[in-house]
This record gives sequence, structure tokens and C-alpha cells, in this order.
Amino acid sequence: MAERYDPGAVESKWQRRWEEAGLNRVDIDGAERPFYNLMMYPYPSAEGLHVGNVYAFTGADIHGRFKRMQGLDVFEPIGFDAFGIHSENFALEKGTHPMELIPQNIANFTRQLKQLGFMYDWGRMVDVTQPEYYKWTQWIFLQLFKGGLAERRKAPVNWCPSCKTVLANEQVIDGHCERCSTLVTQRFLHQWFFKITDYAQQLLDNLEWIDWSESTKRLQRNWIGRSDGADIEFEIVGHPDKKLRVFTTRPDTLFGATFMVLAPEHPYVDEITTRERRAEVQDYVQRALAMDLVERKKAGEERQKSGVDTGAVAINPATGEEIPIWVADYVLMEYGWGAIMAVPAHDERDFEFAKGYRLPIRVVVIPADQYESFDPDAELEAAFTEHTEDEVLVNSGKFDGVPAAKAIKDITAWLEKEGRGTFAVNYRVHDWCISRQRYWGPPIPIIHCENCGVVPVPEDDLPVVLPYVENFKPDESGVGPLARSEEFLNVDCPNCGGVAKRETDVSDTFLDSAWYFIRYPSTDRHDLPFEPVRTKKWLPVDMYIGGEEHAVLHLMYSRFITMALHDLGHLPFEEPYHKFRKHGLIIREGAKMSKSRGNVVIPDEYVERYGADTLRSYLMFLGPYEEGGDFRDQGIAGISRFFDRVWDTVANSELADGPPETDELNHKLHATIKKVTEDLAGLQYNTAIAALMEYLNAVRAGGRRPRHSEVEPLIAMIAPFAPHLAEELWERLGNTPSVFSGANWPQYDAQLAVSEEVDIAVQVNGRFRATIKAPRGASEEEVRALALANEAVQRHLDGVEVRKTVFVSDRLINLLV
RNA sequence: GCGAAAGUGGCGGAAUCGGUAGACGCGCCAGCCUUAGGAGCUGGUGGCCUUGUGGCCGUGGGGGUUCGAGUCCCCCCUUUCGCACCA
Repeated sequence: MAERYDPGAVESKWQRRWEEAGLNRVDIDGAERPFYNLMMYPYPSAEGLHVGNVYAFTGADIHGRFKRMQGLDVFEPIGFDAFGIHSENFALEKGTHPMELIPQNIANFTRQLKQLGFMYDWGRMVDVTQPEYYKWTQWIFLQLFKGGLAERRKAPVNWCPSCKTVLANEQVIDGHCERCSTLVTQRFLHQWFFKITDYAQQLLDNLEWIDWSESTKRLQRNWIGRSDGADIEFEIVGHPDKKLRVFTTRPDTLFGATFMVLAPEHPYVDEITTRERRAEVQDYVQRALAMDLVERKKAGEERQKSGVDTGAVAINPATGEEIPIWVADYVLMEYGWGAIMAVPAHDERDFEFAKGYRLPIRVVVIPADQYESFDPDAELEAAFTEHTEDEVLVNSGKFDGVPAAKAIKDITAWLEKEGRGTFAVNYRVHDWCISRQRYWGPPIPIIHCENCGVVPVPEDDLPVVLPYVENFKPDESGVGPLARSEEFLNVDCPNCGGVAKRETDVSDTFLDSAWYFIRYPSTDRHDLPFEPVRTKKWLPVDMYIGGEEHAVLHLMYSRFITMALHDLGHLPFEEPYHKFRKHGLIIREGAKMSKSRGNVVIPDEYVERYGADTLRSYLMFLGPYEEGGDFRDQGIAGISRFFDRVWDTVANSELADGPPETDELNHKLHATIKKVTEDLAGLQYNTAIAALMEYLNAVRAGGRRPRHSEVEPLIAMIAPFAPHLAEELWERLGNTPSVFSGANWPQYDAQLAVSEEVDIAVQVNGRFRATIKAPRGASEEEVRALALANEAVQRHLDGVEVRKTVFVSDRLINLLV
């Protein structure tokens, strides 16, 4: 009676053995060929592991196991991103304190992760909510503070009315809170900022050489949003002490600047508005400021642009003309200088505004081929924004006829010489607001002293332990729940010993994750955050796999923190990840998975029914790993059957000795090893599995019993996907110990990976008429002779003379008649 | 609006230095086996025409380059993602 594959039995047996043997523990100090295989650690939700997590981790685990089988010392750690609003909100909802809830969730996640057979070194697990971890998160804050990269300032910030805390710009999606989708409002509060803008250029520049998924790099580039242009200074009539500075990317259009616009918050608004206009301007500014940031930003699309004339007048430095200064809310204080020169002829927004308020429009750029026929009085239908070498300037004095692209440089250079302007760069990215008026995070290690002001907590006093606070519910006050703990709040100033209070905000959870991967190799060291020798040995990370949704959050923040720590002398590298690959998203039956749809795949159910190996492999088979796939319930049967056949091949028959039975099988074997090796290196798991299936079909074709030598490499190649099954069969093939304990990845012979005989397509006048077999490398003459001898070909030639042949070696011959 | 990616059988998806489109799998069809089977095995499966042989059509639509185009070029359509009053 044939023995059937019982995944449950096999998997629990091998999980037990791995644990007993310590198979996944890496010798951190002694490893000779270190390979740091990192994946984005999860937030341990109460629902347990999502299939999206399983998908991400499986792809990363396969990569790690593959590298290990190639003889590298692979370090594959895991941890839990258990701080943050997400956890806290859930705890509030459940009415359980996070200090109770989180350990339960972590225990559950750990159970699930172990069940799925990931190769984690559990001895180096990181839980960011443990004081021994966040002590160092606080330490990093202090290093940045000392280095002048952490700054407390009052600024307009995003406030989520539902989470009752501020959010970083990166956490606001389309004006809504990233976590709860509530419309974000604006508040003006004292907050801690990390000066990520100091690194904008480096963050951008290094994208040139780091090996990351292109799409992820593009997201970062867009977010950083560098624009090149000029700062230009305008004189204000009657205010010789003031210059109105603007940033523009189009200095070529300076001659067309017919008015200026200030943001409502601009400091000059009050100072330059004329007496007659004062009431109206104040009224407008008040209304604008009363609006939410979001409302104002949305306005651009939904309503007419509004504004008001200040009555003040500036001088266009190019034309010497007086131009009015307006205030309008379409100009944002947060970008550039909060003021613009308006060139209605060449900017859509300015054009719309000018039309609305009947302000003058002057064309200064036109297509080069219309230069001769240019009519300065013709009415412009829409803003003309092209500015390449094919457009030239008009109405621009000595710059008439200069191509626009060149004029950008020429006019800026001229301004520079005149002392009225300069080349300038602006970035879209803003400083990272890290304060959170919440409970569940590391307290920011700062003390506010009545005498000394802002005082950092001395490093020796770290960690500032997050106290147990019974009522941690956030409120509208803008002050975090930690302020309710008198014991926590009141402290002696470390400087003067006087009366002082602790900072009550906690830090953003993205700070926890900005350095967790640096901690992993040093988790056993409690005297320092990361041990220098180990850090140098294992970092930067060799391969990082994760979701692209973190492109401008975690991935950018961790790059910034790494650069900062590098510049502060703590790290020997400035980029944290050598290689980053995003994985795709998994959908179900063509639709997004969501709780509300009720179509979420629960991993446990599939593990129970088919086994972890089958679930893992099926997930990888759905589609290209970097693009995602569609989980179709019926599809898993294909992998299940495949593994049944693999099992049957090894477990239910004596395998004959000797080399692969035929040359053809031997070729197939080597070709398969080659393909699978290459596919795994490129994360092309779906096609690798297809190749393994094809190979098994070949060795079992017609019901034949394969030989030992035909099967063993297959088992090794299956191992990264289905580690438990592979171990069991590897053992049954007579091997000890674990298939992962040495460089057991099969080698291929490049010569053998190609067969000696090839199929060649024969075309007559470009149409396929036949295929013929020919020896590999056959010459054109040989192939031509074989083709002409073919009956089907002859029928199409029908005695006509072959005029010309096109020959592609080993592939095709095309006979032209 | 701007930027990017992608459109291939009933379905998931293969194949892009231009060279036999549809690998592998799901589903479906036929046969075998079985007391039974949501099991297993064998074979088939893009469409249309054809007794067979074979022929024609076919990778979102239209044009082009080429002996030859899913692949390269131009135009258009659709979908997805990112950004969006960023000056």
C-alpha cells in the first residue's frame, strides 16, 4: 500500500528537529560568509498573521534558504513592530491595556511564524516595546539632538481628530490619516522634528547607486521632489528695507511677471498692505487661515481661485515696471518662500487667477517657428507652459529670441550678476515630525526645566521607561496621556536640579523601525545599541524584501537615520540596504482582500488543510513575486498534487542507482538546475516552480520510475519552497543531516544544460511551414539541406527557386522565394 | 492634470539582444481505475474552416519598420499605482 504524503506529520517532525538542532541559529561572531537576509518585521495584530505577511516572508525566506544552500552563512532575523497608534487603538477598542495585549499577540504571531517554517534565528528576536530596545531608540534621539538634527519648534502640523495626535506628512494620504482615513486638520503646535531636509540631496543622490527596485526609487525621488530654479528678489515700493523673495523654476519668464502673490501667512502681508486695503485683506487672511489645510489644498480643483489686492506694489527687476502684490490662498507658505512671482501667460494657476481678477497677461515665450509672426496683442486662450529648446523668448528685452531652456540659465546668471537673484533648489520633502500625543511609544527623552529650558535626559539615565498608565486614552488637548502620570511628569532637572517636567510626547513608531535591523546582530548586548565589529561584519543588509507601501515612510526614514548615525560617527556606512526588492500585492479571485469584503485568506486554515509547504509554494506560484498574484482557491490543488507526486516518487519505490537513464533526461536535469538557480537568484519563483514541475513530469513520463540521481537534485531544489517536505525526502534518500546544513544546492554543467539536438523552425516567405530536427550548432548549409528535404517545405516551395535565406543558428531558417 | 507601469486562451500566468505565442498550473472534455469519490492515472484543450492531410485568423485598437513583431517606432483606448494649487 502506497504511503501518502501527510504534511502535518512531516512538518511538526522537522520543526521539532530544527529547533532541537539549533539549525537556524547563526554564529554571529564566527560566520565566515555572512549574508544578512532581512524582511520587514510585522506589526503583531490581534487578528494574527495576514496572508500578505505570509507572502512577503515566504519570498524572503526562500531567498535566504537558497543563499544558505549555496554555502553562505545566512542571518535571517525577525521582530515585532509592536509600538504605535495601530496597537494602541486596538487596545482601546478591546478595553485591554497594550502591555497585556501585545505579548499575547506576539505569542500568537510567533506560533504562526514557526508553523510556516521560516528560517528565523529566534534567539535574536526584537520587540520594540521592550525597554532594552527602546532605550536605544531614545539614545538615537539624543544623538540626533546633540548633532543638531532634532529640533523643537512651533509649526503648522497635521492633526488627526480621530487618532488625536499629529502626523508626519508622509502619514497623510490625500488629506486623510494613513491609519484611520479620517480627514486631517491643521494645528499650530510645538513639536519635535528631525531635520531630514538636511539630507534631501544625499537621499536623492544615493538612489543613483543603491540596488533597489526601480519603482521604489522613483517613489522616493518623487517624494523628495527636487526642483531647480532661482530665488529672485523684488523691491517693494515704499519699503526700501524689504525685499520680496520668491522661488521660481521659470526665471526665463521673469519679463512676463505681471503681479506678485503672497501666501496668507506671509509675514509681509501685514506690513505692506496699504491703509485703504487693510480691512479687506485682514478679512481675507482670517477666512483663509480658518480653513483646514486640506480644505485649502482641495480648493484648487473645486472652486475658483480667490485672493485680494494688498495695494502694495513691487518692481519687476527685469522690466522695471510696477506690479501689484496680491494675497491668495493658492500660494502655500510651506513651499519656497511663501510668495511667488505670477506669470499668468505661462502658468496655469496664475493664468486662472489673472483671468478671474482681470490682471494683465504678457506673453514672453512662444514656439520658435512663430517668432517672426508673433502678434503681441493676440489674446491667449490658455497658459503656454512649454519651455524647451523649441520655444524662444519675446517681450524680454535683450533675451528676445533666446531658447527658453537656455534663458532659464541666462536670466538667472544675469540676475546673479546684478545681485537680484541666484540659482536655487527647492525640495518637496519636509522635516519629519516625530512627536505623537499618544501613549504607546517610547517617551521622547527630554526634560523641560524652568531655568535651563530644553534639557536632554543624560544617556546614563536611559531608558526613560514608559510608565503603566491606566487611562491612556488620547484627548483633544494636544497633550499626550503621559502628562496624567504625576510620577512620570515631575522630575528634577539633570542640569540644575531644579523643578522640571518631562516631555510627554512619545516618538513616532517609524523611529522604532528606522533602526531595528541594526539592532538584530547585537540583541544580546545591553551595554550598547550595536556592537561595532558585528555591525561591520553584517551590515549593510545584503537583501531586504518588503512592501512598497513603505517607500516614503520606513524606507526613507531608515535611510535618513542611517546617514545621520554615519555622519555622527556611529556607523561605517551611509546606506542601510545594499539591495532592496519590493514584493507585489496579493489579491483574491480578482478582488482586493479586506475584512469588510470577508474574503481574507486565513493562513492557519490552509496550513491545517494542505500544510505550510503547500501554502508557501502556492503563494509563490500565483504570479511573479515582485508583482503579486491572484489567490484562487482551486489553484492550490495544483501544488498539492505536485507534492503528492514528489512524495510518491521518493517514498513509494526503490530508486535505481546509476546516472540519469537517458541523455535527454540528463540534459533536462541540467537545464532545470540552471533555470531554477537563475530564477531563484532573480526572485522569479513562479517560473522556477513551473520548471520543477516540468522536470518531474519528464522523469515520471509514461509511468516510469526515476533513478536516484534524477530525483535527488529535485528534492534539493524544492527545499527553499517546501523545506519540511524536502528534509523528509532528503533523509529518505539516505542523506544526513539536514539539507540546509551544507552547500547542497545542485550544480549544473553548462554544456549539458543544452541538448544536442534542436528543433529548427522553417519559414517560407516568413510563414511557418515546418519544424525540423538538427544537431545543435548546425551550419546554414546543413540546415538548409535538411529543410529542403522536408516534405511540407517542398510542397510550399513547389519547385520555385529559393532566392535568399535568413538563418538564425539553432532557431530558424527562412527561405525566401 | 503630471509621472510610471501594465493590457496575451474560460482563469492565474509563460515567452521580450525581434526568431515555432500560450510553458507550468487551474478549469473543462474524453477514456481508464474504483463499492464509492471534491481521490488517482492516461490523453486532449486559443478561435474558425476541414474527413484526413492541412489552411486561415489570433497577444487592447489603428498605422509603420522588418524576411519575420506579443517584443521596436508613432497615434489612440482601457486599467492600476504614485504625486497633485510644489510656483
